[in-house]
Amino acid sequence: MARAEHRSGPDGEGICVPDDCPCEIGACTLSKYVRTTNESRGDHHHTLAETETAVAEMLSGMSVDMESMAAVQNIYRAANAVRKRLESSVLAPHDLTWTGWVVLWVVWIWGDIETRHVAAEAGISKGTLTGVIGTLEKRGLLKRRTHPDDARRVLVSLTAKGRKLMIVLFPKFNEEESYVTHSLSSPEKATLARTLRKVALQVEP
Amino acid sequence: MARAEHRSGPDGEGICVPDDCPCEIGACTLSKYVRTTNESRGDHHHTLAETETAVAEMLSGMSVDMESMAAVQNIYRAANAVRKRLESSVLAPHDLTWTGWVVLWVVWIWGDIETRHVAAEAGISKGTLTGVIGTLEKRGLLKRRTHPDDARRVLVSLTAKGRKLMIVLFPKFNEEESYVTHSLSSPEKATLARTLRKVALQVEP
DNA sequence: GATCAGTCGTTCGGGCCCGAACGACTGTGT
DNA sequence: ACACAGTCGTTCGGGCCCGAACGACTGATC
Repeated sequence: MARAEHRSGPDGEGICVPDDCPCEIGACTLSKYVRTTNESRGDHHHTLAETETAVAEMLSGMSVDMESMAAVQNIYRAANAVRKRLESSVLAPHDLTWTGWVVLWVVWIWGDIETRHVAAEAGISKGTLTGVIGTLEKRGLLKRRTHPDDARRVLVSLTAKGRKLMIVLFPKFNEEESYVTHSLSSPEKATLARTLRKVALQVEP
Repeated sequence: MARAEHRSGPDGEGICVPDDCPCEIGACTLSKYVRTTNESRGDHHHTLAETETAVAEMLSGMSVDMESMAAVQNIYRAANAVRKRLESSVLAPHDLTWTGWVVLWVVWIWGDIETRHVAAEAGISKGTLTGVIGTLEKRGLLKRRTHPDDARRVLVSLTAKGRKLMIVLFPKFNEEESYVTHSLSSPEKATLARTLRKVALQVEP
C-alpha cells in the first residue's frame, strides 16, 4: 500500500508533522471533492497533480476514469468553495443560512408560491422546508397562508420586511458571484454554465 | 411586481394548480441553484431561459451580472444533482452518507492521517469530523489511535473491513462519475475541470 | 522546573437534511 | 352519500454541519 511521505516545508509553520503527515511538499490538501474550511490556518495544498499521482498509485491495477473523476471532483469542490465564500461574506452578517437564502430567493422571484414548489426549486425535501420556512417566518421575512381552493396546500410569500432584505442583499450576493468568477472570461463563464447544465440534465431526467 | 402566470400543461398531470402555480408551461422549476428532489413526481421544468426572463423582470432596474449568476447557479445545481445521484445509486445501498464516503476516501488514499488533515481534505469542520469518524468507527470501517509523538493528535486509518468496502465501492462510484459526465466530450471534461479549478482557486486563496 | 501562548480533538446547542409515517384534505367512483 | 386512493404539509428520529467553548497537551521562555 503505497503512501506518500514528506517533511515540513521550509517555512516551518509547524502544522505538518514530519514523518506523519502524508504530504510531499509540506502542504497538506488532497483536493479531493472539496476543501474550504475556515480552520486550516497555515493553508496547505497538494496540487491536483500530486493528488492524482497518489490516487493513481493507490488505484494501480484498477481501471479508473480519471477524466470524469477530476471533472466531478472539481464540480463539488468549486460548489462548496463558492457556497462557503458567499455564506461568510454575504449571508452570515445577516444571520442567514444558504438554504434560507435560496428559499427567500425562490419566493422573491416567483411570489405567492406553493410550498411543494418551493421545495422542488430549492432542491430540498418538503420535510426540511417545513423547518426552514418556520425559521424564516419566525423572523418575519415571509408568511404562510392556506390555499383558497385547496385546504391541503400552503402558499408562501415574502413580507415587506423580507422584500426589503432581498433588495439589500441581492446586489451584494450578485457582486460576490461576479468576484468568484472574476478569473473567467466572458465566454468561459458561458461555456461553464452550458457544460454544467449538460451534466445536470444528464442526472435530472 | 411582475409575476408569471400559467395554466396546467396539456398532459394534465394535475400537479400544477391553474391560476396559482407560477409556471408558464405547466412545468415548475425555477432552476435556480439546484433542483434534485426525489419527491417531485411529475417533474416539471422551467427552462433556464424562462427562469432568467422571470429574474430579469424581477430585477429590472437593478444592474445584474447575469453571466456570473448563471455560472454560479449552475455550479451549485450540478453539484447537488451529482451528489444526490451518487448518494442514491452507490452510497445509500451501503448505508453511507456523502460525507462518510469522502472521509473514507481521504483515509483510504492517504492512510494513517491526522484528523485535522482529514477535516481539511474533506472540507468539513473538525467538530463535524469528530461525529463522522465516531459513526464510521462504530461501524468498524476505520480506527483511531493516538499519535505516538504528540498525545493531542489522533491518527486515523481504515480497518480491513473498511479497505474491503472501498475496493468494492470505488469502482461503482467511478462508474457513476463516468455516467454523469457521459454527455461531455473528453476535452469538455478537461476544460470543465480546469475552469472550475480556477473558480475554486479564486476563492481559496 | 514553572509559566503560558498556542494547538489538538472533543463537546455542546442550534439549524439543516432526509425518509418514513401521519392526519387533513381532495376528487373520483360507486 | 360514502368509501377510497392519492396528495398536501407536518412531525419525528437520526445524522450532518458549524462555531464557540473546553480540557488536554506541547513547546518555548523565563
